[in-house]
Amino acid sequence: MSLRERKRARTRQALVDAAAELFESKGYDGTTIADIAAAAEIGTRTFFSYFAAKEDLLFPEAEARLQAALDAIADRAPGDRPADVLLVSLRHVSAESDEIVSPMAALRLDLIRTVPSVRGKGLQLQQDAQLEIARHLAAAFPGELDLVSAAALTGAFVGAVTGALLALFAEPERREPAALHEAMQAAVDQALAPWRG
Amino acid sequence: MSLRERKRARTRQALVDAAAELFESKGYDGTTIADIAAAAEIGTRTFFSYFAAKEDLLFPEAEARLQAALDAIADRAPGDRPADVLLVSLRHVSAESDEIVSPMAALRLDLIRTVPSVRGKGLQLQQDAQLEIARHLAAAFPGELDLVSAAALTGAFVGAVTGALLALFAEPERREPAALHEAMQAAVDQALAPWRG
DNA sequence: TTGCAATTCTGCACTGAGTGCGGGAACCTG
DNA sequence: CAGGTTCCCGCACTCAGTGCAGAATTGCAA
Repeated sequence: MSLRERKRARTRQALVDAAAELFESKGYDGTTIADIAAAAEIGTRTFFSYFAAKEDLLFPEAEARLQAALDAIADRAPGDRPADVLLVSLRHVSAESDEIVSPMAALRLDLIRTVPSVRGKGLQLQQDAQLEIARHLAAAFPGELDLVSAAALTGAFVGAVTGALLALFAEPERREPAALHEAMQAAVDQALAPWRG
Repeated sequence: MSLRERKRARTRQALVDAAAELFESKGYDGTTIADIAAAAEIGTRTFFSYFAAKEDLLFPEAEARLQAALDAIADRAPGDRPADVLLVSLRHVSAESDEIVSPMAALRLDLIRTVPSVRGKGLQLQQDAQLEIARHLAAAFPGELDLVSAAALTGAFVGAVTGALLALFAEPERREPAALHEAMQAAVDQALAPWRG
């Protein structure tokens, strides 16, 4: 890893950290890109060579999360059904995101609920990831799943989990990790029931 | 309906029509709000008292679509299960949008695929509608469905359909409008097949 | 018809996101 | 340390969107 690459990675991280801090203290809309760039000690113009837009600061590890899901598909057990593979995949992704308790995690959840552009970005990343997962799932079960079926299954799965969480967070009550886990389990059962017969 | 309301509705429609035409000819990004306002013969500033943002021009009947879904829930048959109600509800929505072959319909589909901000807006509207549908579904089956379960079920349905369509459009095949419509219908049927037993 | 109040329209000035360009600085290779 | 390559960053710009205040329009009553 060359000096260039190391510096670049460090600057990128500095931007994410600075943004987290500023968003926390001044709010998302109250923080300008100029603020963030200044805090990370780079020029405002240079910011855009690290992130294409302000919202992207909130999803710095999106690719890694997707890759974790794809790896879980690749490492499936011989007898697994498509739905089982998705279950394991989801477990991997959520483990990934729980492990790294970045300052961003809680903040991101909050901003997704309150800032439209952040929510939109998150949903787009989710949908892109879904399609990619569906592609790999279809490839993993040739002859059994075509791309459209795989995408429908993946969409149902992700849609159920997302819907459950959405409803959970719409009510200002019961937001403890226990209720969260329970809701996800119930959502997954709900989503996969038709596929199990 | 007062003169004020009539004029306002006419201006709103003029904005939608002007936007459709301009987006078609100059592209979405190539069209400024000033262009659209000028074409509809209002001041640029006034545009924002009709639509909060440029993307909203593409979804002028979002509320009506949601209402159609909610009506379908209200008009359910006595013996229907929640999944049956959702099936009918989604059919109503797609019927609604097929009937009115507005110039916007095809254009919107295209822009959703190509313009990120439009896609983000569409996904947000979809998610908001999902939650509202889940609320009514839960209310229609008290004691049987709580809000979180209803949201999971709704999310699974919508996710399956959206995923299937996403996969369909991911393949860059050129299709005639008739063939395209048929393919979409097939994909939706395929996505919902597991719930029909 | 006229006068007045309530809306609505709209120009102006402004902030902030994001882009194209070009010169200069930092890095890498030999 | 000289060369080319890559990256940084200031400048000028476009456009979306907002706040404000005055002008225009409409609704209503006398």
